[in-house]
Amino acid sequence: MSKCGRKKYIRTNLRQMTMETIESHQDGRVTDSMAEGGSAHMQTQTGQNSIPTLAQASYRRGLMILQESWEKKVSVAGSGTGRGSPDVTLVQLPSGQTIHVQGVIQTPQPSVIQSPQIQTVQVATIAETDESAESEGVIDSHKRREILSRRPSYRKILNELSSDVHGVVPKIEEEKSEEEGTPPNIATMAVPTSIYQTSTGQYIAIAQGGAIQISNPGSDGVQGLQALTMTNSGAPPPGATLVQYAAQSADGTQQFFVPGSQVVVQDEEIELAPSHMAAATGDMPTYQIPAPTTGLPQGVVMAASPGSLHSPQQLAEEATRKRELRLMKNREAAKECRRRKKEYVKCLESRVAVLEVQNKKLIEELETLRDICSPKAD
DNA sequence: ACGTATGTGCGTCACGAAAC
DNA sequence: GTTTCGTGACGCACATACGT
Repeated sequence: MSKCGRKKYIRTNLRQMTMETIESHQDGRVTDSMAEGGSAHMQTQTGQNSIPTLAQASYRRGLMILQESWEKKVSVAGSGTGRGSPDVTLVQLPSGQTIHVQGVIQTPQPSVIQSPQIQTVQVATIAETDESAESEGVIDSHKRREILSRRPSYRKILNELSSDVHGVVPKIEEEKSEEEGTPPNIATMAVPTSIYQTSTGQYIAIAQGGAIQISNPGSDGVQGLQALTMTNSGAPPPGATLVQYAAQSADGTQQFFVPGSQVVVQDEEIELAPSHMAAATGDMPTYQIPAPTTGLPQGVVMAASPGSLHSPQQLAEEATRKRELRLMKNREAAKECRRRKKEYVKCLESRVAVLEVQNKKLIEELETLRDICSPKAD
């Protein structure tokens, strides 16, 4: 089967498979790769599709549905509570792990039996749907994910190390950077004035205002000093940082766009790093500064001059520029898409936990009613 | 210590849907 | 009809767990 045909074949099955995999995992754990369906494992797994409406929709639509239902549930729960602190229920996951679930007792018509009260359950882990509970919800969610993970992730360890050693270093936030309204750029890094030495011996100083000075010890002071000023005005493509490159030896100021994920600042050195290296360091905004002798790195696009583009070479450059722009946008879109997907999976996990609690309570109530209505004659 | 299996995240391509 | 956006799929690199 050709690649294209195979792709189509897989595509037709995968929307269902995604949800099926989430359903069929017996230990209640949903890994990203499974939900992502990014490998051949997906094609071999089978399961019953018990959430057909969600399975047919894209996960984004599913997330909206989930969030709507959650918001309804949360609002009902919130409006009906005039009494003391709500119950906290321990939800037992199929894997044996437990999470804390806040139960809001809602008894407009109390059950005839006393013990199991009908509850509308509010899960603290749904941080996405309740802003007021966001902080503790995020913590709970993270804790739960820690427990559910079979082994600590590389990024998590890095986060813990960063927070333990020096609280100044910003944590690598997996998903929160955008939600909290701080665009990932260098200005958000709490580095007052940092001096780095590159692998080529250059010194790079980052001032508080985001200005970068590059000095080349090999050359004399005047020629080696270059200034980079970074701004994030709306003019460049979204997610890109406009870098003004004012080399004093040059006769003018050049501008180029730097995609947010392409520039690497490391503690020890600033080096040319391929894109996957930047990826390995996490989602932290990173800056990649090429050595002066090298060309522009992949992803850095020279701003097109306002002049005409007629020669074949200029046309080719324009095509390349367009392609780079498209790739950059798609890169950012893919990141955002994955972030949403993770959010969606978290939401599903929480919903499963809550539904299990509800199911258990209903079963208990049913048993109790049975006992009351048909007492054994022994 | 080494090789292998598995999990995870990323960039890119392809393609359908929505926007223009 | 064209462009833009969102997302599934793929391949890759890296980290970690596990068996030898």
